[in-house]
Amino acid sequence: MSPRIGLDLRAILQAATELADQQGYKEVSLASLAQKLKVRSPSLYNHVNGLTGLRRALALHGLSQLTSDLTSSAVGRSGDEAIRAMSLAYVAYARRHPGLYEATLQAPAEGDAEHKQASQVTLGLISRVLDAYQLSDEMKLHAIRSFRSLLHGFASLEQQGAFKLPLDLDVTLQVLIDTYLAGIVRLQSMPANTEGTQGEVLKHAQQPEED
Amino acid sequence: MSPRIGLDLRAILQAATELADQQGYKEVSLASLAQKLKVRSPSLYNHVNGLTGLRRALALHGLSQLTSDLTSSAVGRSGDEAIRAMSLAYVAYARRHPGLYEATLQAPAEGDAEHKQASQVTLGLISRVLDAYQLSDEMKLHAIRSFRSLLHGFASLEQQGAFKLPLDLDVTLQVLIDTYLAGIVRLQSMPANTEGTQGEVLKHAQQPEED
DNA sequence: TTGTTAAAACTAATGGTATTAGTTATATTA
DNA sequence: TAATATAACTAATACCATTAGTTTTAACAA
Repeated sequence: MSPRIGLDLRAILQAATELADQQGYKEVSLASLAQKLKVRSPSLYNHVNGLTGLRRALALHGLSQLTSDLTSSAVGRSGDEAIRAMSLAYVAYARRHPGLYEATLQAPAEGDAEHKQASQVTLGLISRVLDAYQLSDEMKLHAIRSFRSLLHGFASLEQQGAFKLPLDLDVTLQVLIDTYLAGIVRLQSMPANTEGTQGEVLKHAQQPEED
Repeated sequence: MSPRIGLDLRAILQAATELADQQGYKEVSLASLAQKLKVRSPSLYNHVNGLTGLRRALALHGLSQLTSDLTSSAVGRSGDEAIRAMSLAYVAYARRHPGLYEATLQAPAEGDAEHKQASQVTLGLISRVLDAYQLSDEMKLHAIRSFRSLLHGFASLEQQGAFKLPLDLDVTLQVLIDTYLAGIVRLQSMPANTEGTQGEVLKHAQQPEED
């Protein structure tokens, strides 16, 4: 019940990943991918739902790898040490897989539960690491958002070549993380916002989404 | 010596800006722009150097507006107050002009001095505001990079709709900035890195680029 | 007023892209 | 060995950017 077995999703994903990481995410088209695979572009539709589906597949693949790297970096560590390790792992991944990292930034389509789920595995990971700091629920969420902003901002600007002077970027990252860690301690003394509108929000969230 | 005066760069830029901010940056094409202007797309080539030139024009326009907003927010303030005001202005601009903000992220083409110059006006602004903190040259550069990472990361994730829970984003931004400000103070006690390789770099930079 | 001219806007054509419909070919299974 | 499901194909359509070459028109000179 199966004709030629030249292609499968695995081979497609590998070729697309190479294309993205070597030529840039924007260079990934069905045409360029088909050429690389020595196949006509309509053939790809048997394995992937068009360009949109290919990009989604790349995003899922990248998220899976990134989550795996982050998890590995955090196991056996806690507190500051875990935060540091995860930060380095995050930036290292973006450097090693620039195209795939860019793919992971694509927001999930409305109603794409699997993609949303994949995005949120990372959030859960960060959340658990932050448990060590005993923050109020609200402050913890701010801390998570801040951590993501930091990492994404740094990785993204670095990838765009926005930092041009030959001053060690790893040192900048260290400074950034140290600053963040020093700031988290400050948050511990801050109570939840009790002014009403936002306070109860976290408990009553409709879906199990994290943020 | 001039034929029809229906179009000029100003009108094109305004239409493209509306398109970018309302429909999204990715929706800006010569075709969609021409349609909006009730003109055939080849006509645009009389005013703009193709799609690439249009995107460059949008980037310059956005950078100019953003710089203007940041400058206004910083005048009459210094230190923490200036940093806070600039942060709010930055995020407010990204919210008000999502498409144009995305356009400003496009890295300048190699050899495009005007575009590079426009990018670096912002850096100079941040640099002057940070003068108040008396950091070593090296630490100041790390502080600038960190500040940009924070702001860009937050604005970018917010724009992508990455923060879904209904917890006030402005509060998150406050936390983020407060954390940063607390961290800068720590940097004041840190000397320049004297281990050799990076120390002298800033003085010997070939070009007057900032970073 | 009228003719010249420079440049804006046009039409036509080319080549690249994604996508759909319908056909061919082949590996598996009965 | 024959039937079948499906991968990969060809052909066609539509949209995009871009270039070449033509038409039109506003401004200036006579």
